[in-house]
This record gives sequence, structure tokens and C-alpha cells, in this order.
Amino acid sequence: MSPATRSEESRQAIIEAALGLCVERGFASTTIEGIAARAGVGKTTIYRWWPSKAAILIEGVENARDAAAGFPDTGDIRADLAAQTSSVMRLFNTEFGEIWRGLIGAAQSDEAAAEGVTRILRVSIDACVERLATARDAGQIRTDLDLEMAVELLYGPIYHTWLLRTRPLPEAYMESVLATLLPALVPAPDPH
Amino acid sequence: MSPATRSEESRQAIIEAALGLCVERGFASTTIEGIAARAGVGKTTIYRWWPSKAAILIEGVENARDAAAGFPDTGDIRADLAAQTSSVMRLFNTEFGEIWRGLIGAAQSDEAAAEGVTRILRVSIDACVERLATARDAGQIRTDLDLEMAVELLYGPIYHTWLLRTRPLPEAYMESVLATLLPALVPAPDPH
Amino acid sequence: MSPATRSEESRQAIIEAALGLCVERGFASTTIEGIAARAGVGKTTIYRWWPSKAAILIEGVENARDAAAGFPDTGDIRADLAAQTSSVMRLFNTEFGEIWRGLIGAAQSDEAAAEGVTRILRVSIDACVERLATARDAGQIRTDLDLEMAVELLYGPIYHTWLLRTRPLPEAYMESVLATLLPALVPAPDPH
Amino acid sequence: MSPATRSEESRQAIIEAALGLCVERGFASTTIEGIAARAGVGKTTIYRWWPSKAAILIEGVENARDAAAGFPDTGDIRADLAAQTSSVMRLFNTEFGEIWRGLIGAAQSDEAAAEGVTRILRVSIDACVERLATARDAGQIRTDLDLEMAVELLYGPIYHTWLLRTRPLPEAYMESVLATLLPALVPAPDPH
DNA sequence: AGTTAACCGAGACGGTACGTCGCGTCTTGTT
DNA sequence: AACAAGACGCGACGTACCGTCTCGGTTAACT
Repeated sequence: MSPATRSEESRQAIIEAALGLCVERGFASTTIEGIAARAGVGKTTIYRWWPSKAAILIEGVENARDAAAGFPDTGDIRADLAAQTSSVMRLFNTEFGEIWRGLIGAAQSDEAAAEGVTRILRVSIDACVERLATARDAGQIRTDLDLEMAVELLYGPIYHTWLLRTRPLPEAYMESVLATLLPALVPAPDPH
Repeated sequence: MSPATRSEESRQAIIEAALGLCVERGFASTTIEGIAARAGVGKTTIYRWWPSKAAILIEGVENARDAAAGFPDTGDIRADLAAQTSSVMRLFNTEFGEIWRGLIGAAQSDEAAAEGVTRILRVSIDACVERLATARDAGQIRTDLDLEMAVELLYGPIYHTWLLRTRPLPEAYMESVLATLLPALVPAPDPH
Repeated sequence: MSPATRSEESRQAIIEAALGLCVERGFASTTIEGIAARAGVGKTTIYRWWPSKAAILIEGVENARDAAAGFPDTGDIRADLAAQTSSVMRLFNTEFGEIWRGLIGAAQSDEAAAEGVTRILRVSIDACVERLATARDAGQIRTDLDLEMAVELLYGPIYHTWLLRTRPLPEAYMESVLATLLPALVPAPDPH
Repeated sequence: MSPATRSEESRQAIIEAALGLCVERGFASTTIEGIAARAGVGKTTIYRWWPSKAAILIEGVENARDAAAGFPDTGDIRADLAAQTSSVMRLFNTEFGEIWRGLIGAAQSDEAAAEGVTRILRVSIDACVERLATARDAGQIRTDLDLEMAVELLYGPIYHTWLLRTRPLPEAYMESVLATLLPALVPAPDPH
């Protein structure tokens, strides 16, 4: 009466194969057939549980992310933002960057992929918002700031430059951005 | 209609077919075969002049852009930035937005498409930089500002929100962004 | 329903499902999965007891045949042959005909199916041979006749026409065949 | 304006590959994919011109048949029938036999294949009927005989035994059949 | 004025991957 | 131990497009 149960082994193998192929051959050249072959799995098993290759990669990224840390909190919001945003920027130049780039690309014409991307981002954004809220409560950030928008001001430039490839991102990019942007986010100095 | 020399008629038909299909069926479902069929053109003619569907669309977008205006200059940088960025943002919700979204998506795993996207953007960025330079010379913008980065701070939030779909863009989005961001771009007030 | 011992209920359901599907959808479109679903049975149960769909149908046909009569014997061999062969011919135009046709088709490239078909036929052929032997002993058939071959002369034309579809079988087909063939099978008239 | 033209080279390669695979692996194990691979041809090319593997083989058989002889006519109908039918019977034990068997099998549940099989047979049957007509006009065959039926009486036993595998066909099978059957086909002797 | 060569439409070609179907096996609880 | 349910690896299906390649058939430009 009970249905045969899903093979966790296959699930893992499929996700790893997808991530591996995406890194080795790029997102566009990664195919369901290729994933099935490398995972030693039937295509049917993939189609039974995922609607597209993007969905597999999204699950892979979420798995990895779940095993990772949150936003740092040293008490110094400027240092924490610099650390976190720079680390994200550096991540974009790794293997993960290529996967993430492919997913965002797919999301532009695949509603389901878009949902996954948004779901992944939501977590990071919320973490950043929360850190900013802590900083605000500590008097390090203006109280009248829309924190969601603040996140967009912080990460927008990175994504703009990285996705649209308008220029190479310098190592110290976020230092410059923060130097310009932060004064607009902190409380106005006492006018005395 | 002319042999031994390129048919302008076919070129137009192909670009229009590509744009039309992209709007009607979406970027991903637009195929070279479909474009050829709708344009009443042989596939060979397409492959002779363009390397990919993205290239056709890029040419179409460039055509359209060339027939459009540059950056406004009313003398009031804040008003001009507000006008231009808002107009861009509104554009993203039109048919053009879907084409542009598809191209940016394709650019994530297609080097040639990426080049085209960058080429298109370069023009807009340069126009914005130039307007900022004028404003700076007029004392409306800090002299020590990296203008390229300033553009990224202005458009980054729009692209971040629009491409990553983290939330719907409110109508007055750029008003808020500018309210927060501009104080950081204008010259510091005389401390006396 | 009953563990540790074969479920007769399932056996019946499977055979009936197989026959039903074969009649409704045709032999080629009848699948093991379809049979299992219609019978409300697990595929394992089918594979445990039968090697192929042909085997199920063969069992079904044998079941039906076992419930049917043998060769008629009115004492008049001509009448009996006419009755029996015509009845077989008529059977080929019923639902059973489609099943039987499918089985013979499968038998052409499936050794096991071929065996089943032959086994089923053997019974009918032996019955016919026996009837002919009785007739021979009664002086109605030549004593030097190879009875096995006689059966082939009788049924060969039917199968030839039915399987190879060279022409529609007229209602009175066997009357004509017997009119031509029988004189060759009966004892030569006394030359006085 | 003119459409690109069909590749005769591919057509030949496909037919030869199909016949070859059918001989080597058997009809059931011959697949469109296998044919395409062996012929060095895209699957599309096969599907563009043939509806099924049976259709390819039918074309192959027709090609071969067109290059073959008709019915012999030595003036002696008995000898000619013996020669022709025995040669057909021998053919069934060759590679061709396996192909022909497969096609007849497929024809039992594939309307298109059935049509092809019938079309092929029609030629042979007509040739036989014609030969019988010549013999009849020469006084060697009864004038009141349905010649189509006569063909069925001649070939029916062969197909019955070969397709239904009720027993191995002895080498001299047709000698026996003709010895029994022919007296029924020739004109009645003068009763004086 | 006639020749010629590049470009045109059409679409067949060898391929790759698609997403689906059914195979026969295996696994999981239930009876 | 046999059962229903159904997931699994596998192989073939028939389809959609890819990018390349003939095919005639136009003209524009150069003899």
C-alpha cells in the first residue's frame, strides 16, 4: 500500500553531477542527459522530481547555503558590510559564480527558475536587513532608512557590474562604494 | 530584392520578426527557424549575417535606441537623474523590457551576447557619466566622485530589483533612492 | 488477498485485463503496465507468473478453448469439415480474431510466443487429424493420405488469406475450397 | 524556388542498414536509432520519408524483388509449380525469410505494414495466376477453377506450416502437396 | 548586351537533446 | 510468501532546432 520511496542516493548524485557539469562545461552546455549519465541515473528519475536543470542547481545551491554561515556581527556595521559584500563579490569569481550567473540568466526566461533565485536571495537579503536593523538600533544607521532599499544600494552596484559586465570589478570595489554610500546611511552629525 | 548585394528588406524583416516573436512567445521560445519563417526568409540569410538570435535582437535594440533621445539636461541634475532613471525603470515594464531581460539572460552564458549587451549599455552609461560631469563642473556634484561608480549606484538598485525579482518596483522607487543617495553625491555643505 | 499462496483472483483479473485491452486497443498497444493497472495488480505479480504479454494472452486463449467443443463427428466427413473450417473462419472476424492475429504476429519474432501458438494449434490439428482418421477408417478418405498435410491443405488457404490479407474472405469460401479439394482426398472411384 | 532534393545516397544507406540489422539482430531488435546510426544518417531523415521500420524493409524487399525474375514457364505446369513453390519455400529458410517473417508479424498489428505486405504479395500471386491461366488455356488445368483460390491452395500449406511452426517443412514438401493437390486441378480424365 | 557571381527562398541533411513511454528489476510495507 | 504500489536504470521513441549544405532563381555589376 505504501509507495516505494525516493532514493536519497540518486538525489545526491544528480545534484552533484549537475553542479559538477555546470562548473566544467558551463550552464548552457549542461544537459539533463549529461547529468543523468554522470549521475548514473535514468532521465526519468530526474524528470520525476525536478522540472528543469535550473531547479536541480537551485536545490544544490540551497543545500550548500544551508551549510553556510549568516551575516557577521562585530558591532561595527561598516566593517561587517565591507566584509560581507566583499566576500560575496569574491564568491562571484569562483566556480559558484558561474553557477549563480547561469541561474540568474535562466531566471530571465524561466518563471520557475526565477522563483528559486528569488527564494535563495530572500534569505541573504533578510540577513542583511536584520544586521542593518541591529546597527540602526545601535545608533549606527539612520532611523528613517528603508532597509530593503539600503540592501539594494549595497548589492545593486555589484550585480550591475557583474551581470552586465560593464567593467571588471576592482578588488577594493566595495571599499569605494562604502566610502561614498555610507555617509548617506549613517545618522546626520550633530549640527553644533 | 537585390542579389549580389545585401537585401535591406530581408534585414528589416528579420529584425522585426525576431522582436515580434520575442515579445509574443518570449525569448526562450524564439528560434532562428521561427524567425526565418515569419520573416519569409531562408535560414541561410540569417546565418550569413548574424551569429545567433541574440545578435539579431541586439541589432534591433540598437536600431531603436539610435532613434531615441540622449540624457536630458535641464541644468538641475537631481531632476534630470530622476527623470531619466524613472523612464528607464518604466521601460522595463514594457515589451522592450522582456526583450532586454531575455538578452541579459542570454548574456550570462553567451559571450557574444554579453558583448552586445555591454556595447548597448556603454552608450547609456557614458551619457550618464557625461551628464554627471557637467553637473560636477557646475558645482552640483562632488569633485572627488568616481562617476562610473556613481552610475552603478544609481542604476544598480533598479537592475538588482528588476533582474533578481526580489520585490515589485514601486512607481516612486527612484524618488526614494535619490533622496537617500544624492546627499552623498553632492558637495559637502560649507561647515561655517 | 491471500499471501504465501498464489492469488487465483489476481490471475483471473490479469488474463481478463489482457484480453480486454487487446480487444479495445489492439495487441501492439497493450502493455504490461496497462494490464497491471486495469487488473488492479502490481507489475511484479505479472512478471512472477508470466514472461510476456503474449504468454498471458496464450493462457487466456487456452482457457477459452478448454471450455469449447472438439471436432464434430456426424459421420459425414464433408459436412463436418465444412462446419468446422467455416466456424474457424468466422471466428477470425470476431474479437478473438484480433487477439489471435496479434499472437501470431508476436510469434514471428518471439520464440516463447511461437511455442504457445504452436501448442494451441497442436490441439486443433490433432483433433482434425483424428476426425480424418475416423473418416479414413470409414472409407470416406483415401488410405494413402498424409493426414497432417491434409490439415494444412484445409486450413492453409484460410490462414494465407487472413494473415496476408490478400483479399477479403467470402462467406462461402470453404464451400469452394472443399468442392475443389475434397475429390483429391476421397478414395478413387472404382474403375469398373 | 525549388526545394532541396532528396538524397538518394541516404535512401540506399538506410535501406541497406535496415536489412542488415534485421538479418543480424532480428526484426524485433532492429530499431530506428540503430538503422540511423549504421547508415550514418539522422533519425529525422528516416522519419521524413518512412513512417516505420516496416516501411523501410518493405521498400527494401520491393527493390530486391524488382531485380528478380517472374514465374517460370516451361510448358509443363506441374514442373513449373513444383520449381516455383519449392524455391519460395527454400527462400523462407534464408536471411530473407527472417525479414519476411518479421514483416508479416508486424503486419498483424500495423495497418501500413499490412498494406505493404499485401502489395508485395499481389505481384507474386498475379504472376502465379497468370501462369495458371496459360496452363488452363493449354488444357492442363480445369477451366472451371477459381485461379486465385488455386494459388491459396498451393501456397497456403507453406505459409501455414512456416508461420505457425506446426512442424518443420521437409525438403520435398511441395512434391507431396502437388501429388495430392494437382489431380484436383487438372481436367477430369475422359470417362470412356 | 551578356556574363557572372553574390545573395536570395526553400528545405534536406547529420546531429544533439528534448521529454515520454514502457520495459523488467528492486524495494517497501501490508495482509 | 505473495501481494499493491511504484521508484529505479535503461533504451528507444518521435519531435524540435541546431548550423551546414545544396538547389534553382533572381538581379546588380563587370565585362
